[in-house]
Amino acid sequence: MPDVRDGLRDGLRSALEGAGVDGAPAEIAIERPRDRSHGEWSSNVALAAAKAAGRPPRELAEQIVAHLSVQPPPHVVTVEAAGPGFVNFRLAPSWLHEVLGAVIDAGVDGYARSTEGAGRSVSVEFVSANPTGPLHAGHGRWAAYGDSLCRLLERCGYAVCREFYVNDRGRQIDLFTASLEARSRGAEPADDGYHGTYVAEWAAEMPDAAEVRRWGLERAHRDQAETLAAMNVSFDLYTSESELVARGAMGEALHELGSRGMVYENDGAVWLRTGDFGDSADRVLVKSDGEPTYFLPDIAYHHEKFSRGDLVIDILGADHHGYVPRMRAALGALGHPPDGYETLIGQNVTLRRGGAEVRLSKRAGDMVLVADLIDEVGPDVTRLVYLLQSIDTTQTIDVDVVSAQSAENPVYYVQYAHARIHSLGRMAAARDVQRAPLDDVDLSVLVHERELDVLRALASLPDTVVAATRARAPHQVTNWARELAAAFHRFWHDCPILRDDVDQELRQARLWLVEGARVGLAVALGILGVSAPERL
RNA sequence: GCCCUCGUAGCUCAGUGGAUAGAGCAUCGGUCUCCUAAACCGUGUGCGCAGGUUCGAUUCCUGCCGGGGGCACCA
Repeated sequence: MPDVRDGLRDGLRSALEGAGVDGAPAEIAIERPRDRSHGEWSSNVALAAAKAAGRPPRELAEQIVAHLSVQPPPHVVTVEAAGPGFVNFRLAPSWLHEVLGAVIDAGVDGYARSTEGAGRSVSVEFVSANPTGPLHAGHGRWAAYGDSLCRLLERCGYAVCREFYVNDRGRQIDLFTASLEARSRGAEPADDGYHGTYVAEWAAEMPDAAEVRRWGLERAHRDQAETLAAMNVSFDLYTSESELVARGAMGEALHELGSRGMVYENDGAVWLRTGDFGDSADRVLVKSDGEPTYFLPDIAYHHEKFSRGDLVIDILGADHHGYVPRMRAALGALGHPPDGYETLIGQNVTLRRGGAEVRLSKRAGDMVLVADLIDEVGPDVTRLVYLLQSIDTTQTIDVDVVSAQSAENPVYYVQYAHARIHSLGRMAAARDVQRAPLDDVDLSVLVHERELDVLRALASLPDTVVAATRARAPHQVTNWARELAAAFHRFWHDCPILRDDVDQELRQARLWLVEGARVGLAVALGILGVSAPERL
């Protein structure tokens, strides 16, 4: 894929040589200046290399400019030194026409794809909700975030395994089973049981002959899987904790930890020396009553995950972050390298409805389900709303705003751009306007600022995808989609395409620009897992 | 007390080791005989506070203040 920066970099490198600078930095940074009046691209090499060159940055920048001006890199119109020592490049629009060609050539499958993860595998665990009830609005955030992160990783060449851990044994399951059974008898669950209305509903569905525990687990799993499917999220692997224990994986992990001298007994319990590996204290693996804690099978599970990924990622809610040091310690005790395990901690989600916060509590029963949100606003809006913000921020979803068919709702802005593109296609078909082959179309007529802004946005998508992947930040793709939509709406407003007074050449070029925008938007929405409507 | 995280415009949030920090909403005012006005155009005294590193810090480091979360032989 052609990148205009390669030419700029080559030019800067030889200009540095020409200026007699030996210690040129290996990586020459070329960025888009915030202020458009500074040109299309800018480099800080003069600032970075000033020390090695032994002269003031501004002076070095001017020398670089003098050399570059003799034989400018491709597309470059002017080079100038500016500010404290930046080298600014002004480019002819041809560089953007080249971008459009590349977008069209690569298409939705190929554009903004990276090979930086090629040959690497990664296991990503997310959601992993207990099989004791439906997914609440908090789970929805991890579903949307985790799946879109996986899509980003895949677009960058990683082989991804989406994992869901089913914690289907232990005390919570006992309580859930007992609650279900109580409801089926028409009784109230115990105080520490599950009181959600869904428990009663499920109990009413349950056949008399059903084995309550198994039936309940399956019912919860089915409910969760349906919600996830509605959100366009699917997992490659569900791992059942009880099966993991049954097939001996837990015992093997315990044995391995023991053989490494990491385990000891105290007060009748079996402890792991996590304190020696950065945790604040040692942790219990097997309780004094002989029952393993949640921790031990989870260690076995994580141990296994390294066979599926060079990199193992856990996506956790902030309420579980305290768990990270002990897992990290346990994996260290098993000999796994520290940088092979990555935890992404997301802040909580709250919902607001009618101006008041809705509390999320599974046992109290007063909660907002992802399924409810999907019913109210649809799966695409639900998913996009989750991906509007960084997971570092506590998110408050105002259901009234998100469900409103109004301009306050940020989702429609992007959807409308998509709908307009398809609307154009329908109108073109109605008027029997065909798009000529790209090779026969002269893109150089695209010189309107509105046109160029759309192309600039398209040009930035590959960088956005790589940056969002590295930062584990799918919301950056959402921001890009909003930017592209903004550029597209402005273009649409100012640049007619099918109107009779539009020149044929220009119309053809604009049709291809619209196609480029469609490709870019499709790539972004694909990463976000959102399907935009073809009409609103 | 210790750990994690956040603090940017009236509100909800982006953003970056660089040059004059952005968007949406809200406010006020414009734009449909014109490919859908769910759109476009105009309207802004803001990086919690104090140090440090740096040629350059809103960004990195330390401390403080404030919000949220976590510190089990629960999961």
